[in-house]
Amino acid sequence: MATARRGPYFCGLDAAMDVVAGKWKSLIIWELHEHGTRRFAELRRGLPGVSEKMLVQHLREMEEDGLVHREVYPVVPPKVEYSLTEHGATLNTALESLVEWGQERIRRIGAEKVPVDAA
Amino acid sequence: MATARRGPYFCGLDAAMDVVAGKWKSLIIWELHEHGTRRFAELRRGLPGVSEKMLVQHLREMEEDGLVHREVYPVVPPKVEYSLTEHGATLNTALESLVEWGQERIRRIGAEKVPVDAA
DNA sequence: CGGTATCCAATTCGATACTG
DNA sequence: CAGTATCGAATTGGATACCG
Repeated sequence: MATARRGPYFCGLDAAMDVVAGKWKSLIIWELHEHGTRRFAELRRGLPGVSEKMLVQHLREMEEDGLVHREVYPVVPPKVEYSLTEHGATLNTALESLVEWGQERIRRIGAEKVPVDAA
Repeated sequence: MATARRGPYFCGLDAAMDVVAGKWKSLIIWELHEHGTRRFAELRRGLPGVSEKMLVQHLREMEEDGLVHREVYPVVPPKVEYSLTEHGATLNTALESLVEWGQERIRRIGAEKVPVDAA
């Protein structure tokens, strides 16, 4: 499972892109930032179309990259909560201007927005 | 050649990521911003390891996305110059905080930097 | 509920050879 | 110089079934 390279990098942008590359990672950051904390099934519902495999895989990589914290509650039925670490939160901040740029671009090219379920 | 989706998107970040996804795109933006204008062979030298195929493909997509301008000079031998459009320049601006985040992350995880040829 | 495991499809990337 | 064309390898993503 060699998704993230983790270096060597050409420049800062290269390193940052490495960590957010992956079909759903940017959306996961968005979800966790919006909601603070999210259970596995909640994330799944918030990301319409994601498969369990991809969601787990991305979450594991982001955990390994120090962006996401995974809290396991030893109860039955199982309960696991995901949240952004401090480092993940700084990434979210660094992404803000890019989010705005993307919103402007959506207007510019007239792309539709996929409706996201409110949880 | 279906690299860019161009919508529909979940959010601004999704749309922005769509446009910079691709192994070399972020580096191309970086190069063009640093140097203002770049010929094909110069870009190739500035991106050690890129194949001609990928470089052309990424440049064409970025042109189609309105990020890159391609100026062809009808001379022999052929001369083509690439540069950022205004829209591309706004993207570069939006990426600045992400670049800084990435630089900090490189320090944090102690990844080496690939040496880039000075042209 | 929160995952694994497995298999398969789609996409992306790279190497090489060739062209106006 | 600035590309095309082609092929195959590698990576990524998706569907389904099953488990503690």
